[in-house]
Amino acid sequence: MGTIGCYDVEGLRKGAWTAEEDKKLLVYIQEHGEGGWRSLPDKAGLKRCGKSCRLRWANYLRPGVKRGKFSAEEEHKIIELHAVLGNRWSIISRHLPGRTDNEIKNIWNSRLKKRLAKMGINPVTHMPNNTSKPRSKSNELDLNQHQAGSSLSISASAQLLNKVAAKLVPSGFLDTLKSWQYGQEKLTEGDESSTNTGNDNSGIGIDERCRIESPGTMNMSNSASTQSHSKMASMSSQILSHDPSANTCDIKVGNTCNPECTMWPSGNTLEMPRVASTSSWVLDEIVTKPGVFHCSEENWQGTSSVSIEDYSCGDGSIYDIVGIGGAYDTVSNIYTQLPEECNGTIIH
DNA sequence: AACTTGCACAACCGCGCAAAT
DNA sequence: CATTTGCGCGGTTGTGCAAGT
Repeated sequence: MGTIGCYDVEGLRKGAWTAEEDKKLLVYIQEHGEGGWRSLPDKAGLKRCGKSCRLRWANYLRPGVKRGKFSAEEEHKIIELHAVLGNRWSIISRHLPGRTDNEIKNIWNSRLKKRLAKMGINPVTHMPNNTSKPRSKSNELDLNQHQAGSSLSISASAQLLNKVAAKLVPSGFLDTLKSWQYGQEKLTEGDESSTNTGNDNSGIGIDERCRIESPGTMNMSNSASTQSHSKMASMSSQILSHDPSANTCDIKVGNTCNPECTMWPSGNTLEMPRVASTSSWVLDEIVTKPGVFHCSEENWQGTSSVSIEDYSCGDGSIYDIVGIGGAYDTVSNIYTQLPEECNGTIIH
């Protein structure tokens, strides 16, 4: 499967690319466009495997690839995004125009990770090292083990999470969430705000901001777990609009339902009432079916617990959940309730 | 000057997913 | 429905260079 052994084929070059090879690849792609990587080397007259060509193009030759030193702002952004997304470099790179996932991964491993460690911050959890508190209340998995992706279920979950995260965290929207995070940090430094209405987001660090709002949602049997996986895989949400000045956004939750499915009315709009609570159950209460809900400053800030949590399923497998406020759990619940014919397609 | 160490960068590699067959 | 193929992702390794000893 895949392209195992791609680099081992006799006669194919490995290692650093020459200027001549770069030119051949560039000229070919300019003429024929990207794609067809497997056959590209032959057509372009390159003695490389297609995979190597794709990598060279994506990380080096592609127009718009920004080269050179990362700015302090970019580095800060990487740290912020890593705290939310973990080692999901491709998603992180979408928030740094011109930077490739490979480049970001490199700078993280070679510089930022060590910098955090020197500052006494665990680069995996983004928590101070002297804090023995686990990252989440249901996190029973050793984080380093998790990082290494040592079990199949975790690897699979990471894949799933990527998909979910990519859809739940569209480019640009993280800025809002990040702003909120900064706000929360400021809050803890003495800048009390009335918008923080009694929730427990008062600590510094991801752990305090990231809570599992309705763990019961994922308390499931083996078969339910499997079902949930597939449902989660098919779920999505979409930011319809985002007004940074007003700090509001409209989120569409749902999929392109089977035309025969009447449970998915189009154009269904639900106005989120102003609520003080942070919990996803609020969304659960309000959003009983897929649709669009409007998040304004108070309720969105109150619910934007951006988190990457490890959920332990009934079957012992552990998978990740990205929670943006209650949106994730809400979406998940919606999918759980949907008839089978409504699953499996993605809105766009 | 020679050697070691650390850093930055580029590329390799294996795996899993989804579309195609 | 099973298998194959193409691709993208993330972890790891290799290499060159600069700074330190």
